[in-house]
Parts: sequence; C-alpha cells; structure tokens
Amino acid sequence: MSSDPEAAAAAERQLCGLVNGLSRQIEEHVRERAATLGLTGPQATALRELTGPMTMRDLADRMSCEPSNATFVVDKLEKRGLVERRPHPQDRRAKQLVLTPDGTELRDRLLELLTKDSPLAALDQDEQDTLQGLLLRARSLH
Amino acid sequence: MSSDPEAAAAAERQLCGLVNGLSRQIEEHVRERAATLGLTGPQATALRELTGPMTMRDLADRMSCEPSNATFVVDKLEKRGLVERRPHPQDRRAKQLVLTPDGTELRDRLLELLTKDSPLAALDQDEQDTLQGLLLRARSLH
DNA sequence: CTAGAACTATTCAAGCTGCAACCATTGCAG
DNA sequence: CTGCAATGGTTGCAGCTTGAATAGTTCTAG
Repeated sequence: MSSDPEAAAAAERQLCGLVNGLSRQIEEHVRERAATLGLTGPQATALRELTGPMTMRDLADRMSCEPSNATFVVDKLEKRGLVERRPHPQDRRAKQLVLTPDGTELRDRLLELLTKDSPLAALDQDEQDTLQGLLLRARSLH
Repeated sequence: MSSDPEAAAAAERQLCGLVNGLSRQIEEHVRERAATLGLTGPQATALRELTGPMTMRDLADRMSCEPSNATFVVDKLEKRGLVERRPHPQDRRAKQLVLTPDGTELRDRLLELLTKDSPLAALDQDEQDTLQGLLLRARSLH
C-alpha cells in the first residue's frame, strides 16, 4: 500500500483533512469556553498567547496570522481594557503589548477553562509527546 | 515533569498552538496552489472534497464547516460552472452536487498541484501513519 | 551623511466563517 | 390523518482573515 504513489497521495490528503478537522475542533472548544467570558474565539486565542510583554508581530506569529489581523483583535481587547499598547523601549516602530490587571485576571480564568475537557485529553502523556515531536518536525521545514 | 499538572497544561496549550499552526500552514499551501488556477483556498478545499455526488451537508462535514458556509462556497463554484446543484433523487429537501466536465478537469489539475511539495512531506511514511493514528484517536471522542 | 532596502504597525477592501432565524420536507407518534 | 420534532438548505448578520497600500522607523552600503 505504501508502494502505490496514488494511494499515498490520497492518504496524505486525508491526513491534511484530519489536521484541519482537529484544528477546527480545538478552535470550537476555545470559542465555546471563551463565550462564557464574553470573548470571541480569536480574542481568547490572543489572550492565551499573551504569556508576557511582546510586540504585535510576536503575537501575530504566535496566533499564526497576519499582523493586520493582530491589529484588529488587539483593538477589541484594548477597548475592553484588557491589554495596553505601550511604546517599545528599544524600537520606536514597535509597540509593546502589556496585560492590564483586568487582563491578567481574565486570562487566568480563561486558562483554567481551557484546560478542562481539552480535545487533546483523549491522548495520554506519551501520545502527546509523540504528537508534539511529529508536529515540530512537520513545521520545521516549512 | 509529567507529574506537574501545571506544566502538563502548558504543554497541552502549546500542542494546540502547534496543531493550529500546521493547519494554517496546510491551508496556506492550498491557497497558494489554488491561486494559480484562479481559485480561492476554500473553493479549492471544496473541489478537493467533492470526490463524487454528495449533498450540501456531506460537503460541509468534509470541509469541517457550517452548512451556511458550504452554501457560500458552492455558489462561487456554481457561478463558474464547475459544479451543479441537482434535485436529490430520493429526498426533495436535499440537493445533489455534481461536478461538470469543467469541474472534473479542474479538480484533476488541482489534485496534481496539491500533492507536490505538501507540507507533510517532511514526514516519512511511518511517521505519517503514526500521526494519522493519533489524530484519529484525538478526533474520535470529540 | 545619505539613499535605499527592510521592518513594524496600521488602514482598507474583499472575501471567509459561524450563528441564529427561517422555509420546506421528512419521519414518527398518537 | 394530524401534529410535531428533526433534518436539509438558505439568508442575514456580525465578526474574522488576508493581501495590498501606506506612514514611520531602523539598518546598511556607499
């Protein structure tokens, strides 16, 4: 079966579908939990990725999206007083994103919600490690 | 390390980011190739999933999206004469999607483009198999 | 020093997506 | 047969996302 190139291609396509499907499943999970805090899915993703002060570009990279999109999402968070845009200490082009007290508090509550019933809970620790290794390898040679 | 629940939760969050990242990477790959045929990413995904006659609901499931979205995308494909909405033979509520000759021809060209330089080519056959197993397990108990 | 390439962030237009509301049809319980 | 819940598809709306164009800043070669 692994010798038939056409079958291998079809298997690879199916694999892409599985990855995308799991990704949507994860995003739906985030959306669901985020809604209970009055956040949209992407807003919650941004909050989750804001592990500390960082630039817009950093956040965009972590969210795997375009910088213009990060602008859009951060606008919402800023309007709700969860995050602040400060001038970057070293680079006047850049801005430094910092969570407000409200932001850190909401982020903590969000993280707690997200760890409960994660879609990846079906996998045990060993499997998660294997998965992480494979994904890192797949992503490395983009 | 696997005994610290907080670290495990953080690792799980990172894993979610990896899955989403790889998914975007795949979709970007599709977008790129699709553009050379004058198709958008989602249009190409729909075409790829149209392996034969199916209903709108079936297509939406295969695309991991809402039926309303399938309506939107199929509208585009239909306007370009790639697919046809026929009344379903058994169920008058449903519609049967069928590729036109132009549609099948374009789909063949698309599949050929997609199999070249897939983002998953970094993984060998064994790794792809284990990945598929893990993803199936993760998705099964949604 | 200076011109130009490269980078950060933003704006805008166009397109994608999910959700809730809706109509028509189906299937089932009474 | 009738009522009614469930299903397939569409519509409208709000929100997300990308890609191109732009302004300001940094870096580098000459």
